Amino acid sequence: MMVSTKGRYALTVMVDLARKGENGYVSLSDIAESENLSMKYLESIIAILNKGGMLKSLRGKNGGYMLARDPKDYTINEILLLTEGTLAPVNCIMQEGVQCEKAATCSTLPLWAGLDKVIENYLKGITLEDIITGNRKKMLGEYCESCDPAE
Amino acid sequence: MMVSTKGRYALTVMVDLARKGENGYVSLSDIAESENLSMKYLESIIAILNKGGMLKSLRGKNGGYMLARDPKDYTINEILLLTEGTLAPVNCIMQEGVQCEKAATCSTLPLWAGLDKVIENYLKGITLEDIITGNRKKMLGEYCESCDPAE
DNA sequence: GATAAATCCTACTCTCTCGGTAGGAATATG
DNA sequence: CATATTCCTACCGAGAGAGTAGGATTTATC
Repeated sequence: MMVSTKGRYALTVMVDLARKGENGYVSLSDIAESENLSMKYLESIIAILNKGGMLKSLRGKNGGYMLARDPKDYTINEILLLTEGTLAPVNCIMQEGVQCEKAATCSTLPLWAGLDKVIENYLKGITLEDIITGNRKKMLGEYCESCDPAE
Repeated sequence: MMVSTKGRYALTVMVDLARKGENGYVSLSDIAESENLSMKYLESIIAILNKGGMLKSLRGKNGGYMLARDPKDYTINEILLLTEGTLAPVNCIMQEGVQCEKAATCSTLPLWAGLDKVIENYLKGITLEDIITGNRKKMLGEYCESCDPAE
């Protein structure tokens, strides 16, 4: 498993905010309750999103969080990358310019690099808006049983 | 990270066997030495491959392992699936018919399902032979800088 | 038949990350 | 001032990942 609860919950929070966000700030307790998740744990996750510039926050009474941009301007890739740190399928993928010492002669590296690219490409192609509108065709592609194959 | 050292080493072993396998059985110590990996750890990994029917083995002096089939008849997907157990990017993907209780109303599930399919599809499309022949075009696709884009 | 070289099998250990919890300080509203 | 909220730091238990250890069993060769 590549994506932990941290990344999954972060995405859930973003989706929740996108849905409720029109009416101003949404409190953490509100999100935790409607998604039925631990408020304390969500707190640590939302802090990452907030520091990463994904949200606007307001302290004090009636405070809370809201999206900093329009849902269509968030890719799933950037949300998960921020919370997970990396989405690389293996740790031998070059990270921040540092690569495995055996890279030059490793015959399996192109496979991992290719897999990494396939994942990144997919996640960059989907936005928060796609999720809240339930764009199954874009997410599931040819595997979508309820989508019209003719289109 | 989705693929642990277990899966990576397993693949390395398979590649090594594919390269040396023409001359009969290859011993574990031989593989461990040429790949510079712990023999004891490899032992536990190769046991999985062997029990999974991927290899033929011969005990005793001059014994060892060899591939059970032709390299082109192994997909990377099956090798990794056997050693890793699952390649699902999140644990909310249905496994063996058991799915998350919130599945029916979960708006992010199609995303995870789509990601899972993209990964599976990629890994099913690559064979052991592609790795030993260094088929960069197939592995890296459009991201292959040394491949001729015109082809 | 003894010996050496191999696979096979079971159990153990150490470390790190995941998934949370706890408690309180700062800040805004009414 | 009371209350509701975000913000910050520290802590903790369980389980998985990454190996280690030791020996039992099997087979080829001398």
